[in-house]
Amino acid sequence: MAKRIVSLKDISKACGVSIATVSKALNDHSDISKETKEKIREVAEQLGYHPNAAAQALKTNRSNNIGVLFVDEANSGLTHDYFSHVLDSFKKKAEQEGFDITFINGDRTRSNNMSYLSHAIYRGFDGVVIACVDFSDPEVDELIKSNIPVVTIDHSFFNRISIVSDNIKGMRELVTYIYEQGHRKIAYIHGHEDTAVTQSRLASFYKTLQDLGVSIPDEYLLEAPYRNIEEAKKATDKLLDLKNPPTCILYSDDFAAFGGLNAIRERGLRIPEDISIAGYDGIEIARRISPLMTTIVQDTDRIGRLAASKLIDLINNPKGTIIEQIVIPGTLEKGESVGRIKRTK
Amino acid sequence: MAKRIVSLKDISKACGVSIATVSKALNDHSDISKETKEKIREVAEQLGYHPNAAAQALKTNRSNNIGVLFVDEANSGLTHDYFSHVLDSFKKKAEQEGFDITFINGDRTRSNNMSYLSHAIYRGFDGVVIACVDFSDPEVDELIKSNIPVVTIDHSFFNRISIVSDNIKGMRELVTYIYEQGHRKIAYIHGHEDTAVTQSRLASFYKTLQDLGVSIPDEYLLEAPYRNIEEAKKATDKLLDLKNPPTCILYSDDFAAFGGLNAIRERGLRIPEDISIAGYDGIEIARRISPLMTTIVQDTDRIGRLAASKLIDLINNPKGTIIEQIVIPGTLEKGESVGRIKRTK
DNA sequence: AACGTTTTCGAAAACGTTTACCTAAAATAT
DNA sequence: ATATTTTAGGTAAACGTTTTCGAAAACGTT
Repeated sequence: MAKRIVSLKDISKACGVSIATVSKALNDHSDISKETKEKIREVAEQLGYHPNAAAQALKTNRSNNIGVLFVDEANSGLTHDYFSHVLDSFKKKAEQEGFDITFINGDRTRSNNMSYLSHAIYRGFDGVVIACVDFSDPEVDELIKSNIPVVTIDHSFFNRISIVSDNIKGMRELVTYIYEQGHRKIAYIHGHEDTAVTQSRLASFYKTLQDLGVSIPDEYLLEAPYRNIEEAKKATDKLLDLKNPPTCILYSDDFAAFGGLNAIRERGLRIPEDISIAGYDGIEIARRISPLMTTIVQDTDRIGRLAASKLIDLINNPKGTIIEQIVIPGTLEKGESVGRIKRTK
Repeated sequence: MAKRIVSLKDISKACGVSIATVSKALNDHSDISKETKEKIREVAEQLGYHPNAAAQALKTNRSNNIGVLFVDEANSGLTHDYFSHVLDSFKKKAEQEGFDITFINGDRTRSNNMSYLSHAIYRGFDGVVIACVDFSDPEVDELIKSNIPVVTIDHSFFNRISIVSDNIKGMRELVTYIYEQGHRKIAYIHGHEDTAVTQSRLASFYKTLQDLGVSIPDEYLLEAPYRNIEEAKKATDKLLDLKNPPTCILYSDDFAAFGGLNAIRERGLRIPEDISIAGYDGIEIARRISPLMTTIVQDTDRIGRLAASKLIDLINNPKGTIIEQIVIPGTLEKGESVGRIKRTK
C-alpha cells in the first residue's frame, strides 16, 4: 500500500482548522458554522478521505457490524435454500440500516480457535443473529446468554427475541388440506427430532390428525435428515413396502420430497394419481416443475427482514425494545402433488 | 453493556508488568520469559480477556477481514446456487486461514452511501473477492483498479488474479457429447450476452459446432436471463414451434433447463425420447431427479477454495504472488436428458 | 575483575477517531 | 456602556493495541 491513507489530520492541515473541528464538521455537529462545514467537506472529498471503521469502533464502541451465525448439519447455511433466502433478506434490511454483515467463524479447526462468543467480542459486533444451528451446542448457549444483543431464528430462548416460522399452523393447514382431499393414511418422513422445528411440526402433525379423528400406525412415521434426497428415498421405499401403505407422504422439506418422488417414479407409480406427496418450505424449484409440489411456503423474506429490524431496534435501544417471540405464518401452496381420493364409506 | 471489557491494561495491572509485556507475551514474542508468558496467559484466560479487533486493525493496518462482493442480476448472490456454493467454499478456506468474511454493501439506496471501494477502505479489508456481478459497473472497475488485493471469479482483468470456470472446455465437451449422440440440430438458449461467461460459452458453442462440421440456423440461438424458468420456457416454446425444430436444446443453466422441461412436457413430449435437453452448472437437484440432467458440473468447491487461497497469498505477499488467470475445468455429467439419435444417412 | 553478550522487560509514541470541556469573540440584552 | 448569552472552534484525553528503542540484569568469557 504505497498510498497513504488520508485522515482527519490531513484535512485539518489542509483547512487550517483543528482535527476536532473536522470530525465535528463531518459528523454534522451543530457547533460548526455552515461555511466551515462546506469547506471541510469539499476538501475531504477532494483529498479522497474515507473514515476509518476501526478507529471509530475503537472510540465509540460501535462497529456497525452484525455477526451472523448460520450453520446447519452440513456445516453450511450458505447453500441451504431456506436459510440462504432468510440470510439474503436479513442482509438487505441490515444494509439499508447501515450495518454490515460478518460471518461468525464456523471453522472449529483453525489454529487461532475462538468460541462464537469470543469471536463476537473480538469483532465487536453490535449484535448477532443466529439460525440454522444446533441450539444445544454449549457455545451457542454461551453466545445467547451473553450480553450482546441477539435475535434467534426458528428457535426461541428465554428472554431473547426470536423470529420463528409458524410450523404449528403450517403443518396444520397442510395436513388439513390433505385430509380434505380425502386422505386418511398419511405418513410423515420428518427431520431430525432434536430440532425445535421438527418438534413443532411433529406435534402439530399429531394434534391435527387427532382433531380430525384420524389415527395412523406408528410405522407411518420415519426420520430422515433434512434436505437429504437419498435418505428420503430410502424411507419412502420402506413406506411403499408396507402391507398397508399410506396414500400420502409428507416430507421434512421440498428437497427430501424429491427423494420420495424418485422412489415413487421408480416403481412406475404416478403422482398424484397413485400416491400423493407434500413437501415443506416452498423452494423455487418445487413450485416450478411438474408435479407442482404441495407445500408450505415459508415467508423467508419477512423472517429475515424482521430479524434484522428487531435486532437493530435492540441494538439502538437495549432497554426499550420489547423482547418477544414473533411468529411468521407460511402459506399453503396447493400445487398438484396431492390428489383427491374418493371416499367410499 | 454494563460489563467492562477487559484489556491488556487490566492484565498488566493484575500481573504487575507493563502493557507492552502483556502484548508481547500474548503474541508470543521471543523477548519474554517463559514463566512470564505463562503467568500472563493464565491471568488473561481467567480475566476473560479477548483481543480487540478494532484496536489491532487500527494499529497494524491489518483487519484479517476479507470483503466479498457477490451480486447477480437479481441483486442477490446469496440465493444463487452456483455462487452460494462458491462463496461457501471460499468462506471455509478463508476461515481456516484466520480471515473473516464481510459483505461489501450491495445496497445503493441507503443514506450513508458509499462506493464499493469506499466501503472496502472504510472497513480496511485486507483483500476483496468479486464475483457474479456486472463487471461493466464503473464502481466495480474502480474497486478492481484500486491497490487493494483483489481476486475476481469468472471474469478476468488485466494484471489481476482471477479464477474462472473453464466454459470453453465445458461447452466443447457438452456439445461434442451431444453430437456423438447423433444430434445435429442443436439449439442454445443462452444467458445475457454481455457477461464473460456467456461470451465464452457462446464462442465455444460456435467453434465446436464448426469443428464438427455442423451448421445451425440463426433461429436456434435465443437469449433468456440466467436462472429464469419462465423465460426459458417461453424461448423453448419458440424453438418447438419452428418448422424445423431442434432435436436438442442447451440452456444457460440447469435452472433454465427446467423451464425447458416444463415447456416440453406441456406438449406431451418425452425427454429424451422426443427431444433432448442439457443444462449447465450441475446443481444438486438437477443431478438427483428424473430425468437426470445432462450438464457440466462446475467445480464450485475448487473455485472458491482457490480464490481464497490466492487472495490470501496476495495479501501476505503482494509483490511475490504471481498474477495469473486460473482456469478450473468442470466435468461432463452425462445424465439422461440427452438421448441417442439414429442417424439415417 | 573486567568486559561483552544475551535475556527480559518497560516507556512512550503512534494508529484515527470522538468528545467533554474550555476559550474567545461576537451577538444580544439590559 | 456593561453584562450576558450565543456561536465557533480548539485542547487534550481516551479507546486498546503494537512496536521501537533503551536499559537493567543475568550470564559467560578471558
